[in-house]
Amino acid sequence: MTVIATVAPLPSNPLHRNRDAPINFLNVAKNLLQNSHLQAEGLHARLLKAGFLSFTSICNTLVHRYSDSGQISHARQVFDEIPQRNHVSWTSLISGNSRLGNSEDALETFLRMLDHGFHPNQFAFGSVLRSCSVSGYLEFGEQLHGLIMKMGFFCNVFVNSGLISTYSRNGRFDTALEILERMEKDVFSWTVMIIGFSNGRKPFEAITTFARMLKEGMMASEFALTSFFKACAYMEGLREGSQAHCYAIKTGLEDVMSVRASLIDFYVKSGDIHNARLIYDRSSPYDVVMCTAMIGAYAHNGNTKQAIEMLHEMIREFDISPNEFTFASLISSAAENGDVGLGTILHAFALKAGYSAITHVEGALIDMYAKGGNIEDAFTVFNNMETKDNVSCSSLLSGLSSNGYDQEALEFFSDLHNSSVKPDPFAVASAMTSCAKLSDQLVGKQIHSQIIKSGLESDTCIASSMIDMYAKSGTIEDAQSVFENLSAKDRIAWTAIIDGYAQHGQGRKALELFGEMIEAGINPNEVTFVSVLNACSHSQLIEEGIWLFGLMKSEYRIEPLIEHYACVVDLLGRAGRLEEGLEFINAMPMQPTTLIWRLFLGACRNHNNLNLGIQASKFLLELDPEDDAAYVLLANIYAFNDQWGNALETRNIMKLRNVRKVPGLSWVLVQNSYHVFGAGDTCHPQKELIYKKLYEVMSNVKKAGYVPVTEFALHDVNESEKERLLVHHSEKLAVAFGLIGSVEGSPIRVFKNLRICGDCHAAIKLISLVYRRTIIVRDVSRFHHFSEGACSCGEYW
DNA sequence: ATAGGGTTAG
Repeated sequence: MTVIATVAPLPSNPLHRNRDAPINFLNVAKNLLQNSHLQAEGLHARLLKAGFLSFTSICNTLVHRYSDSGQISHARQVFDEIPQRNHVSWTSLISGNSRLGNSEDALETFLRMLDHGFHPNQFAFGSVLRSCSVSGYLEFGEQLHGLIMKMGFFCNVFVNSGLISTYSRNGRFDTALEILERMEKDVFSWTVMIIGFSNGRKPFEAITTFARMLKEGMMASEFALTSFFKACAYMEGLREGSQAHCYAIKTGLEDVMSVRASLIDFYVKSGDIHNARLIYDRSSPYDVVMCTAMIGAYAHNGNTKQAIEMLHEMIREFDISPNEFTFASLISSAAENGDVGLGTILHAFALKAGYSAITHVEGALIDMYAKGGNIEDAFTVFNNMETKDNVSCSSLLSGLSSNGYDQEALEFFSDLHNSSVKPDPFAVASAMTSCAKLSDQLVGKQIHSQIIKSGLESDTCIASSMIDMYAKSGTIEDAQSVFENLSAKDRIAWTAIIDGYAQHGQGRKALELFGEMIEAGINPNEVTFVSVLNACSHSQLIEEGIWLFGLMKSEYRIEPLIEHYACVVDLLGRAGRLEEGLEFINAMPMQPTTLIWRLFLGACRNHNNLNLGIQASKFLLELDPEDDAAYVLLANIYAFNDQWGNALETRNIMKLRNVRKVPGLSWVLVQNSYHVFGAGDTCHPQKELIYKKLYEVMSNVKKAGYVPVTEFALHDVNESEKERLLVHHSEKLAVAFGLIGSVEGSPIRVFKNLRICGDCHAAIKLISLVYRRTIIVRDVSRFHHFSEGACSCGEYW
């Protein structure tokens, strides 16, 4: 509703041209507003001078102009001085705030408008919904939804699109889709849904929706296409993306720069850097966006060198300056390579160019420093951030974890709840991984309950981290139930559960699941094969393992990595096929690493092969003279063979080189806290009770047939002293305390930082029989489930 | 339009 008013012209009115013709001054003023090249301030001054600010519609347009140029406080001032505000005035201010990202002000203005008795129209709803969408005010959005239904806007395409955006951006895809299904659909509403799916990491749904849109005879816009390519990039959908590329060429949309930039991104992420480069080469003259897209392509394709070369070319030859996107890309590339040197240079460059305080750049810097092991500098960047966001927090979380500060990571995570940054799925998954690494099921369960409350159970990343946490902390049943409840099981979830069973020594079950995974059409990757091969080696499935090792290359075209060779060495080594293992090592297409020799040496120790053990330790110490396992295992082999002189000499060399043995420690979970023990430990406040229990236990198992395996007391002392040393091993102390502190019949969970000792293994089997308890010991390489006098490992470890 | 983070193994 436009107010048409004719007023007497002011004598000095510069707009006044013809006294005779009736002039619609308002239209003239509006024309001026729309076509003028004047800044908003200039216009404001002229309109004020000409006396036009008493007209509501003129003021409304001025509000619009001010907010368009980002001067929201001026817009607000004009709005405040409008003598007679109408609903357009309110809507202009709401949409201004919304477009400038002042979501809270937009919401607040909307509420004030209602208080003043104005009914929102489709534009007011559209604007305020956009704010709800981007700022996560889902609950407010739901209330608006109610109001919209009540006011009869449920058929309005514009308003419905806003609702779809609000719901899909905040994880409520089902509701968003329901609205779309019910409404009269136009290109815009389809596109909003596609964008929602694409940004919400639901690529399949995005692609299906796109196909449906075309089927209904709509033409895709450049916005629908860019989102489509984003979805294809995420799922490496080379086929779907290429088809849409043809569509883009046919419709001429390929000429649109935004489409090209997203095409480059899609081809790169699908592994086709060649096509990406072709599109780039046809895009001259270049701008910063195109160059950055291509730099990002190289940066995330492991080709940092080429990315840096392009940066030079862009600056020197095209005279284009990098922007914050360019820096973020390059710094994250340095992060992927753990190249703190390059990262630091880029940091300095970004600082000089004035981009180092941009949130994305800071996020990349934190990740770069943390991944490179420089957690202090990561913290410096983090602490200097003006506004810390989700990404910087989760970068820091995963950085703490990868540097071994898992306890600190969990404290940081818990502090987040009292801060303005709410943990998102990335942060939650990271924290869960810290729990997994610490085998801390107590904190893991607490976070699990938060996950249930926030409805994030079906997030595949979170679910995978939970499967891992439950498996690593000893309850494979819980891992299984998380896995079963997951509707969309991806490769990582399958791999996590397979690995869980592998660690628990249930190799057959792991292979069964591997078969189901293949049947479900999920392709294994190199990680899956590490887990599958581990499952074989822990469960004496030697021929199966060797067969799978071959299958990896022949069927799945995965070139075995050193990790896979290590699995086979372990497989043969555990089986005692040491000669064969050594042949296998010598036939490897790459140089054996410390990992390979350490595994082989461990096998020599287990199967008591002195000669091969000496050889293996020689190779291992050549590669790493500080490898404590090399000395300890060799000394143990000597000791086991009664070569006490050599054993002593090995230990002396170790001492001389200042290499320290990692002390063996065992933890036991008693009444919701972890209690730690070393060998012969007397630090526990209940030590008298614990030792009394320990001696009682040992005397009872002796009656049941336990004979101390004194070969495992690797010191040159007499038999009774050896027995005394064995009794005080940390895992026995932990089990004794577990028996005191837990409810009769409940399982006892022990964790050890080294491999379980053979004598303790024998003793705990009988403890499980005599005391009718399930005892679960997780050592450094796997789980042992003791029950009824037997262990799940079947003596095969 | 181009940008920063998370999940499985070792």
